[in-house]
Amino acid sequence: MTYRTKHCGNFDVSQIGQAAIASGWTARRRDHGGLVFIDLRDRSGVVQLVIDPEHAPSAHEVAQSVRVESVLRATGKVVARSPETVNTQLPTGAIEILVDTLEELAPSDPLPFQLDDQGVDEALRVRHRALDLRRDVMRETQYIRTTTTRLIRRYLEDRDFWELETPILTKSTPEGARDFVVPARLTPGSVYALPQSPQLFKQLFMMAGYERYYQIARCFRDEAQRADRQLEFTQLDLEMSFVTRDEILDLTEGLYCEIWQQILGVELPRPFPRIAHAEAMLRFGSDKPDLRYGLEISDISELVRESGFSVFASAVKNDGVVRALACPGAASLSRRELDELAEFAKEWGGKGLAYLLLDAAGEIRSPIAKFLSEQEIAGIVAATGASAGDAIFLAADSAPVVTRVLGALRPHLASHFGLADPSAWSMLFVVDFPLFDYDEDAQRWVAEHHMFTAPRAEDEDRIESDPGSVLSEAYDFVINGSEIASGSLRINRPELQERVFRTVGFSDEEAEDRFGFLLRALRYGAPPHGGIAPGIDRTVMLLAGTDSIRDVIAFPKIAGGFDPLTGAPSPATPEQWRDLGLSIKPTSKEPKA
RNA sequence: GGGGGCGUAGUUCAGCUGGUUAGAACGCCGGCCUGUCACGCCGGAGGCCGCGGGUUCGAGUCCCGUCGCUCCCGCCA
Repeated sequence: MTYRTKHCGNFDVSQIGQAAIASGWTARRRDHGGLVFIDLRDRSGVVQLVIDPEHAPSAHEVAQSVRVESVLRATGKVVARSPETVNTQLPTGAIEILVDTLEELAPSDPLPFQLDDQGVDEALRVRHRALDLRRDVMRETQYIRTTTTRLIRRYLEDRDFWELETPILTKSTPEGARDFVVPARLTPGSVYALPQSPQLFKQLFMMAGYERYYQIARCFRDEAQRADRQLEFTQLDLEMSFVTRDEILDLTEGLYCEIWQQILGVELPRPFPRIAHAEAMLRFGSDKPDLRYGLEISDISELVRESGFSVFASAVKNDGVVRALACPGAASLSRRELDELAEFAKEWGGKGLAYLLLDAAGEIRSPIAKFLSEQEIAGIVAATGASAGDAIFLAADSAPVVTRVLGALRPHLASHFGLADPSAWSMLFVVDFPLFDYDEDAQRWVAEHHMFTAPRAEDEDRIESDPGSVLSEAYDFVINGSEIASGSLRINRPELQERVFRTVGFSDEEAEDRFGFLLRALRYGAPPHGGIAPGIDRTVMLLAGTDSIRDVIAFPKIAGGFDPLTGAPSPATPEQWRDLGLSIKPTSKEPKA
């Protein structure tokens, strides 16, 4: 007994006349009363079974009653289809299997949803995920996923990386995302934390002298989910010793070129652009700009310093800025659409959004034109590179507000006007991030990337005197306006690490308590090292062309961190509460009065 | 934590300014059909209109609350 001589999608004209055995799922059944056709599917594809009542009466009996998605085993032989019945849409469409025997290995109940239905509720899809994953698009996505991780392993193994593991039960970290915690039964009242990333462990591997480490690592963050964020997600975590920033970026670039070439057949132009953080913020209002379209921001503060338009002039006088971007074709926007854009700007913290429309003749139409001199208008048009039919949008405020408003406006306009070429790829590295960021709420400095990131050597002496001016050895990898990876060179000397801890407000005692294990390791000779961690889920999203992370994760959570498949999370049993030494039993959700 | 959208048959949706018995497509069940490939044709079953309250002579439709899904802001070093 054997289940198959070939997988369904692999039958072809070379086997015509040969005996065939195929097993798989009933994708479709077409019953003509006499002949019955069954499209039999496995992960390789589909092949048509023909069941002829005169040729195989007992198989025909079975075929008449099988429901879609039932599992079948068919024996017979491969036959050529007559020319008029060849299906050119199907890879196996030149042949079919003339069935001798047909066995229903496992019948299927009527389905909760059709596999070709579009837009089925996600809770229902996840609840029946084994069915949902049978859909072609889901199988193709998971195949992209396994191909991606295979290419990653091959690429890194070829470069002498070691794939090593790090703990899942680890220590809670004081900054960053909220930790998932696991009560420690053997130490009542204490918790393990699930790792937000293997960051410190991979640094310890470097201090151990292992030189090159990687891991396809699961990471956990107990924060709100988004279209591109899950409670648990997967990163390619890698770290290298005696390495420079550009060596890490080159390695990353090479890996992504390989993945894009192998999976999409796309040759990405190298090198990927490397843009300083400050420049990215100025030109694109974002630390993850999408370069598939222009809409570049220009600073026109000096042009309007003495302007008759007081909104602009006073913004500049108050140490603010005026910046503008030109949007091709936007002169056709209606008054109402322009008002909506002003509303959009307000949602992002702006006071409004001024505009100049250049009609087809190149004449300016704008409610603010009468306040501006011809020279100012000409200067603005020149600075933004606007031409006939374009609209120029201008924002005046403090630099952070203007950056935020125009940074949000840019992708908004690109999306509205379809400016991004759907077949184009924008890969770039943003480098020279600030080391610290001032947290207004907490009234203290916090690490922009994380506390283990090295400052640039030339900025090191300003850590205490002027933290805000210190640039770091951190970098991001950005594809199509989406942050795909973050990384940095790390601190490798304990006294420097202690200075950074002090700057973000840790006493030496706190630092020792939280990160004593790191400082301990640093004291015995840590090599210069650094790494990067690309998100696997987001990478597969781009490769598969989906906007939802749930489409690339086989078993995702939905709203509220709920898993409709297993019903997790589920209430702890009384025995579990007792084992944990917890006397108070919290309820998962208080009914509101 | 906050805001927007959605919630009607197994599924995806329609149902207008409140008004008889809530519809369509696909699926399901029964029948017919020997070259289909989204097979076709005929017939049928299937609904707490998410849930609770309110307004009204009358609510799928309007109001309030609530629950669920989804997108966004906060958050995510």
